[in-house]
Amino acid sequence: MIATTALSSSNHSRIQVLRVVKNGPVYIEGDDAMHWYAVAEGIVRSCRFDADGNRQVIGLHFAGDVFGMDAGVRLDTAEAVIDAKVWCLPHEPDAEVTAAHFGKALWKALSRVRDTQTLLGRRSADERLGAFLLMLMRRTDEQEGFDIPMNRHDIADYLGLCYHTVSRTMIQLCKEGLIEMEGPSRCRIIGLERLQTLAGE
Amino acid sequence: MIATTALSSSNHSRIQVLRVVKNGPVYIEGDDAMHWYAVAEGIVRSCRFDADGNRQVIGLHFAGDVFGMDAGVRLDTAEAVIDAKVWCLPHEPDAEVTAAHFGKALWKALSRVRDTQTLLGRRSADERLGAFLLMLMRRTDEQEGFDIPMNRHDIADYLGLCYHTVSRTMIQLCKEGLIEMEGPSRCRIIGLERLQTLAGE
DNA sequence: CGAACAATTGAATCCTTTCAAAGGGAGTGG
DNA sequence: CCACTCCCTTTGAAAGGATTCAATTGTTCG
Repeated sequence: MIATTALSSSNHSRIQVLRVVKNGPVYIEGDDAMHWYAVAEGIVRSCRFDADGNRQVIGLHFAGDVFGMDAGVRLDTAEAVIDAKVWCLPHEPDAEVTAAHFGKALWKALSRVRDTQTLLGRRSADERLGAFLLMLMRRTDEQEGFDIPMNRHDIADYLGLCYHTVSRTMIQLCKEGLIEMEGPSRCRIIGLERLQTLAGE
Repeated sequence: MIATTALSSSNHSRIQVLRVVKNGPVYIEGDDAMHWYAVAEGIVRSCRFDADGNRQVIGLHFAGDVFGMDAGVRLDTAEAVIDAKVWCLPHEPDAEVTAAHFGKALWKALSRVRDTQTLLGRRSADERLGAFLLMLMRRTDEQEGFDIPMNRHDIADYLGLCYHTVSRTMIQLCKEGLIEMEGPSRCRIIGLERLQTLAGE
């Protein structure tokens, strides 16, 4: 169950490539923040654990996304949702060159986090799930349906729900003709406009 | 009810000072993003409105906080929670110098937004309110209690609750001896440790 | 096949929201 | 100074929705 992570250096100076198996850690809360990261392939989640051991997924990072922009100590844990390849970006916390280099990445990350927040504020389960599925569809830009590359538990922890509710709501969306499922992880959006309305777009 | 905003230039080049009365707008969703802002005095909220007209406060900005880091078009609306003074920071979206200058501000904003997110993910009303009060206490760093500088409605929209629940939960925290209230807006934390436990710290 | 994990389903409980109404304080005008 | 209004807060009761607990079904993989 522990992930094996293979490290290999690329031809770019100081940029390393890290391969992380499904559910394996990229870094762990409390670690020294040696690098920032960018997703090359796969999906990475950032999460925190509260006193009761409940996990909260505070971010999902897809190919192209930069994550782990901590200074000093890691405030969250990053794990691969599916097998992933990430770039390790060296950074000197106070160097202006770093800020210049990553300013845009920071800005993008900020935008994404704010969108995530919109998912969580006084919204019902179907609204959250609708917005989530739309986001997934767009991130994977497949036309003929798309895979949901994580289990119900992951989705629940991301949307602030319990996984039973995710399951029930998913089925409800099917019954209402908004989506179609082929197995638990293959999804196709039927009623795009209605789903967008539901998600508040 | 419309805010009057007085503009005056400071002795710093290109930095302007904006005064905004309580509930007055700093900028509005859809505006061109001409500046970034920093709070000099007072409190500013960033919010979005969904199709039903429900407001969601996605951020509270206190003295020293930078906000409004949009590029292009405003994706949210910023309003003064109480009378506020803000600095208008010019920025050129793609200039590296800007990124270097504001990289740290972006990073701080990112940290704050992630903390806000932690408030919202599958947490009960008392946990959210507990964390909120602790945050307020720290931001105002008064020892002998502190003012809650916004009404129940603002708090509710920030915590993703309805204002009735905020009211009820506040009273419940009093009954449990975690806090003391003098009127609706003056608060003192009695059981700091228990409140921290409740808030998941 | 058995084991472990993931997803679904059912029933009961708990919490928050919703709807409705009553207090309470600040400010205005007579 | 009092009556009145407005807004914010509190309170009550009912309804709705998500969670919790418990159990079943389905899948994957040794």
